[in-house]
Amino acid sequence: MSDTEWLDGDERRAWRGYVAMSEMLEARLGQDLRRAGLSSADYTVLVLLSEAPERRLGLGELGAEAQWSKSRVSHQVRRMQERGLVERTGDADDPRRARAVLTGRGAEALRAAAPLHVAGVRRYFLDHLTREQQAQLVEIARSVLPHLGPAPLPPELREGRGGEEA
Amino acid sequence: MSDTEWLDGDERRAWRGYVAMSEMLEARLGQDLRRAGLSSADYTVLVLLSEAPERRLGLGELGAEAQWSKSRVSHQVRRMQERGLVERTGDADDPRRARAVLTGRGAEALRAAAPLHVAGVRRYFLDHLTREQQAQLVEIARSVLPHLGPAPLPPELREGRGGEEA
DNA sequence: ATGCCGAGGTTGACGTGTCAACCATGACCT
DNA sequence: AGGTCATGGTTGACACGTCAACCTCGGCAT
Repeated sequence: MSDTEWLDGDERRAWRGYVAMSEMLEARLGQDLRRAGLSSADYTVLVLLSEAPERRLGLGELGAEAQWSKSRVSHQVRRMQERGLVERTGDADDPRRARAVLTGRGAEALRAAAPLHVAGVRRYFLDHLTREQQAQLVEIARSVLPHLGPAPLPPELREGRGGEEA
Repeated sequence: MSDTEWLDGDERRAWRGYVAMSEMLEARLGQDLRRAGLSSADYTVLVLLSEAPERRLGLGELGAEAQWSKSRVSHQVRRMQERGLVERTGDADDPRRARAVLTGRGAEALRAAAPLHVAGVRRYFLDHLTREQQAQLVEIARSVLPHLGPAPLPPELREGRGGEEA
């Protein structure tokens, strides 16, 4: 708990290094996806839907998993619907609730983009880290995430193991 | 160098953890800045200009330091100019070149926002990491950045020390 | 039944970023 | 001089995300 108003040398290195890395990573991966015709947000939605039971999710749940505002979810789903990547259906029980369903076209787009995206994640990132560094990163995320909001830890990071090698 | 098409358990944990953390961090810090009347991009430009000799920078150099496209730089500087945060001057030598100069209003905005932003960086991030984890992060950034583009490492990360404690 | 409130979503306006096309100037060659 | 090319920047159209205002319906108290 440093008390200065500015970052000292070590903190500064850590912070600027992290920022430079994360901005570049996002830029590269976003580029690749865009070339495949999808935005990062599109990709996220497609993945979440494809992992959901019946490939369908209420807009609320979608927003909760992605940590998005309801407005963002609404716009995103509308745009994807206009492109035929998802469909919308009402909920039988509660007419207020809306749900998004993965379409064939959406599933296809995901199948096409996923291997490229995964390759990018490796090529730009994971391939350059040792297993130990990957474990350190998990610990870092676990340390930081609880202080970033009401969101529960993503399933991958929940409880159990500390940081150990493969 | 794994050869599968998908991420295995450890890789997946590392990647999803990292993504969750970086998205939340950006969201929180962006929120705070926006409440102070600045976007993250505004803040970046103000910092770069304030650190530059004579508080002035050619648009090209600005773009190089921030790793932005020239189009992005152009739009960004125009908008900041319209709000009085920067001014533009031509270059005496080469009429093609344009330069941005920090205005009084810009310097003021930065003075007002910086402590809040720094506090956020600590509160959301650095305070929850040990010095050792900060050092690990620096090493990770140094491992990854060279593979993300033509950009030279930011000055903070250049050569010399490995990862050691404070 | 009436009235209020909260949950779930939508909408419109606006700021930001990307891409592609474009313009102007300097440098170099012949 | 004239042509070609690279450099540095601008512009317009469009996709994305935020905010604030709004709408609709269900639940509940009185």
